Amino acid sequence: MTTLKDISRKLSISVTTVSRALNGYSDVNEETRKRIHQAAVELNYRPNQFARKLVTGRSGLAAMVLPDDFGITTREIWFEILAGLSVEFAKHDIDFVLKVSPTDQIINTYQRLIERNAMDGFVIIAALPKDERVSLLARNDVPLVLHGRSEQVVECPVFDINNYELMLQSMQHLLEIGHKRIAFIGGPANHGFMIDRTRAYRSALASGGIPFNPDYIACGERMTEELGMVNSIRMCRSGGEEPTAFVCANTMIAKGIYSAMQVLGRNIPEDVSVVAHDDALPEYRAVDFRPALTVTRAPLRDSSRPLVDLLVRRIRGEAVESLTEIQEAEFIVRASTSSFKSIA
Amino acid sequence: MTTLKDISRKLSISVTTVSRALNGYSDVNEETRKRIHQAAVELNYRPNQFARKLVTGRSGLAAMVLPDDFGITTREIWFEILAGLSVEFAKHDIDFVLKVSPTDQIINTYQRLIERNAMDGFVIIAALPKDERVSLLARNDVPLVLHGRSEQVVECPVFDINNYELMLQSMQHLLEIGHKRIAFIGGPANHGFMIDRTRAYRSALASGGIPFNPDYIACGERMTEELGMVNSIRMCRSGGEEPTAFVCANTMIAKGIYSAMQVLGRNIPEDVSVVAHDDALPEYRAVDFRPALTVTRAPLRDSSRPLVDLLVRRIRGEAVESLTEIQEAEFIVRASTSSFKSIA
DNA sequence: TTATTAATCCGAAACGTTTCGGATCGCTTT
DNA sequence: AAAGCGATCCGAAACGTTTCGGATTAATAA
Repeated sequence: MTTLKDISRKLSISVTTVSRALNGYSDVNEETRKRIHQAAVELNYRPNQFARKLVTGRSGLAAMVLPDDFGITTREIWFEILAGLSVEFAKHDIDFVLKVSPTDQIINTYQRLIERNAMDGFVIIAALPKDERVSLLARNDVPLVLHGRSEQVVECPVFDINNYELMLQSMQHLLEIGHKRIAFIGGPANHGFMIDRTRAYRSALASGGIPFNPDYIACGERMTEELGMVNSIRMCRSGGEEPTAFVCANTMIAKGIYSAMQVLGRNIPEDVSVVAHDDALPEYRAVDFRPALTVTRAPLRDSSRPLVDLLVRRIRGEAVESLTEIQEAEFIVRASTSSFKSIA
Repeated sequence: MTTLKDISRKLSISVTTVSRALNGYSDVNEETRKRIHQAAVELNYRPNQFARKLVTGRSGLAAMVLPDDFGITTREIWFEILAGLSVEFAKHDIDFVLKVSPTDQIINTYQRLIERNAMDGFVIIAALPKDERVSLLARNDVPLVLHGRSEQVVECPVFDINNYELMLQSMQHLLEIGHKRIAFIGGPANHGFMIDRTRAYRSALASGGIPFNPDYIACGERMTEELGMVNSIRMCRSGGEEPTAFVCANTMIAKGIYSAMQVLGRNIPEDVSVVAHDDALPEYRAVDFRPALTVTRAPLRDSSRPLVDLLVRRIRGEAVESLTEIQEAEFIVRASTSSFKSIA
């Protein structure tokens, strides 16, 4: 392994100057900088992260800790997120460490990691409005980035999609084509994205002059096919007036509804319209649904880059005020929604 | 952050002795060791991994790099493996870093990681008989552990299940209950586990006096439901004699066969028997199949511990000869296999 | 008695990097 | 001629740990 000292010896230049040259300081002559750079590539020099960490306090390590029961979502989705983060961090020469912890030990795990002081930063997916992890990290002044807005007044970078707006778009579309009995099947009610979407759902109903019917809204801890299936069946069987349209928090729920409607002998979109939010997971391609699924689309993969960028900038010490990024979803009408008049 | 020096100062004992006490050296008095340990917990001491790395060369980091197209298997399974490794490494105070790399860049990624010299070791899942990753790491004397045996003569620890034996068990069971036309649907033919199982398949046929029929064996790059579905349908439709039993390399393939048989109007186990190897993934519980699936069972989760243990021992410098562990699968007969006479 | 040994302890160097606080030198200003 | 300045460079200390090579003491063996 070649060190600064090797370059220093080879060029008869002090270690200090070599270090400063490689780190882009201004007090080294342009010509010697060139020589140093060249020697560095010749000798295949790689800075020793650990020596560096010892003096700078940076480790080149970022982590995510996730519950061993997978929280709100599935293995596939976690994997999608992990993979995205791993490649994005790599672009910044940061190694991504994965910690899986028993759900009731999550906070302990964070505590230990903080004490060991080995991570430059953390990413937290699906932050809760009041999130103990967030306050713990913030209290210890550890850089973190959030996916999903948090109500807490902690200074930390945030990436999110515009949940309010995308829900509004879905609703407006359904209202425009004449639907009045619109159901919403979504995830855990305490999560920020559900709060926003529910708010949009109600506000859209209100602006359409339609009273809110609590039977038409269903929340579940896990946003799976099963959730879509059981809730849509329940709603259609409840004896009262059946919904003529469903808005789903993701495409897996929509898949469940498709199965349910088939079982019940309903046709999409003739009998019921379905629209979902689409994270663009390879396994659940909305275009491959039969009929193809109308969605608001915001690929999960697209969130990795902003998340990592934001965290890196926070680690570098940029002011946090500028570090909020909200992405708009794309609204794509396909065959799963049609005018309500067709069954009227 | 408390350091050795803090403990040293507090107890008026040299840093050297504190370090040696904490690291279990024999030349420190039992009583002072006690005092030091106590002070360490009082001050909440955590050794600085980076300082340690600097002098020992160990980093407390282990990595796995995987292809962004997920190779032979699915996201869920990769996640299952990752999660298992993460918790096992944590028990040894090792952080687990995940690298996702474009498939054609895998070797480069390893190369860079080796040069940076930041990882204590690597785990490689589904090693190929001739595996470039393995030879690269071995050549550079980087510790690694293999899941799946490799033909290469590299000195490295290996964990594997006894693929030959488990295939033999499945086959013997089917032969005993009278099956003669037994098909095998498996994974990529170049992988060690497929080579072993194919060998066992043929040897079982031979010992039953049944000629090998190449139409009854199917290999696919990805061991998914789809693979089971299309191949079982193909085999049943080929015009010749249909297989009366299927052996599957995993439960997903079996799931595909179940669907196929339903489509074709065949009943399990009356018309065809199905047996599979079961990695015990939560999503594909063999007991929940209808009818419940006969399997050779070896939970994937159970492989994390031996893998990590082996790697840790290799990192610590143990002789490699002792570091091979072969696990036997458990054979569990359920309702998906029945005597062939029932359709005779 | 003296020499050996075992049990404990410790000083100092080393790992590879960054950074503080100058040092040197040639030029420009006064 | 003295002072000041900008452009370059560098020595040495520091980060927290491990480890080599003793040092000290007391007990044991000769």
